[in-house]
Amino acid sequence: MTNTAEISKTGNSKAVGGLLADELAKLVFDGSLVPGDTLPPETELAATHQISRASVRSALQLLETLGIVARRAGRGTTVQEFREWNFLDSQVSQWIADYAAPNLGVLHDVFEFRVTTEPLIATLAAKRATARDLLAMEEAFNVMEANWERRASLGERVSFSQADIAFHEAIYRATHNLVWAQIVHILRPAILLVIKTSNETAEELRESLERHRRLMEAIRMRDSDAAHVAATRILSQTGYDLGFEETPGEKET
Amino acid sequence: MTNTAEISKTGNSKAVGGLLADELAKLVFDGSLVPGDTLPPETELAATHQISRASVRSALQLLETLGIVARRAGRGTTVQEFREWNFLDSQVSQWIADYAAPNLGVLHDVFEFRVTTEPLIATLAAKRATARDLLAMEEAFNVMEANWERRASLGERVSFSQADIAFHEAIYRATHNLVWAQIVHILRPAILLVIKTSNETAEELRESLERHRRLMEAIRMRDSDAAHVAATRILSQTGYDLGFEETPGEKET
DNA sequence: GTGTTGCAAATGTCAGACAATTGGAATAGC
DNA sequence: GCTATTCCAATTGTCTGACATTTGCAACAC
Repeated sequence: MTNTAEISKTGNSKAVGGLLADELAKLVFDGSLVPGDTLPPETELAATHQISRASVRSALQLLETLGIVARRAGRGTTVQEFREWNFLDSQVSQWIADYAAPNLGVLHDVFEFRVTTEPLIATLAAKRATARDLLAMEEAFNVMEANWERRASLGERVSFSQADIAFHEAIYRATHNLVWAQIVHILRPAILLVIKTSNETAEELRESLERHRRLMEAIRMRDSDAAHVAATRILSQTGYDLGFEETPGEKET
Repeated sequence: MTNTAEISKTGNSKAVGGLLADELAKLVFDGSLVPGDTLPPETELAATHQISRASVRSALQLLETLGIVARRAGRGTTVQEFREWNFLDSQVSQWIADYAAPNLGVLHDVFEFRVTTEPLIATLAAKRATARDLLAMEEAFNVMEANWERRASLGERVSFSQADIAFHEAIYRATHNLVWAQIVHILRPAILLVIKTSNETAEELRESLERHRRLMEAIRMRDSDAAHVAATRILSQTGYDLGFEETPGEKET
């Protein structure tokens, strides 16, 4: 009894089934289980975890829906190949950030995705941003500004990063396109990982703040070209901080 | 090996639970159930469909994982707001294509997404495409070519469209970026809908074929700029066929 | 009028049994 | 000896029935 929820870090689903799903996901994402491996039978999982088989099946069905495992009657439950993982899902994205953090090329691929798309996102946003969108951007920017001065401790940089991603999220949403809105929502944990890593290694956040301000102003002024340039510069610096690009801001005017 | 289940494209999950999930999804996606509506209780669904409550719960859990419904003990199962739908999932994308076909701005938003991204995808592909990637593109192109001449019947255009999307899918995969590969996999049904609609209204498929050939050649020659131009022209024509753009191919050489 | 209690409805969990599927082992046929 | 068939154990899929927990609301006490 007194089985209080001392865990619940990712704390996703309801309760019993969700905890087991989290535990199994951790095993998969940290590499303890690799594609092709077979999980213990449902009856065994139920016995070892002191829960009913129905709850076990609930957890396994979640993992199956997300493409992480495959179940076949008579065969058992096996871990799927990486390409089958439906990792464009917020839950999966969260698990990756939590358990597979600086692993594989995920960090690189997400960053490359941003480099490719965000300048165009900014262009679209400049054409379509409503007053409400500008407000969301400004609020995020203000939080970034407020957390810049207290930049000494690393903990404060987390607040800065939280506001940072809220800023970028507002830009994605300003496109008023369902696909972009969904993508930023789904990739949020992964993007947050990118931003946090970048901001933790960055020597100076003031310049980052200034670049974000320029992007915000460009969108406000409906200057598509300026927005494109500003977004490109932000990503260029991020790439430098991450070690993906050589020159931080070669075309800095 | 790579060939998965050929049948039951829409019929997703195993059996009983999957059928009910499909049926409920249809009600939601065709508008019979709108966000905020409450579904019948599990016991009632079990009774009316002559299946066990366990199977009903299986179906409902799938819909819940996909963000389409929310379940709360004591309150029931309610349809979620549209923005909560995890429609960047192949199953949801399929349901949209099947049941919500020419509805909402989904068609427009997916097309806009392609217009924005595919030129850049083509640029990346031109830089990174391997021999295997080129092979996949060529095979798809050959099928398109084979189905062009027999363009009289509408049924043949379906084969053309199938090959069309396989062609674009190969380009996305040629970026060798996990995010892009996932996105094209997920959006496949929606993109297929866009392509089919476009190809059915297009007067002439021969020109479309020629534009695709140019894109393929540009990628083969690692000519990023030419690939960008070729992709832009394909999408421009598609937009015209869909009625989203005025001028089909003003810079047609 | 306000706060509390109790109840009905619905989902969450449990337990046990049987059905369906799968892969391999044992067996029969040649 | 080799192949084809049959049988069987393991595992997931489904069914049934029961109880636990949560929720919203109505009845009630003050």
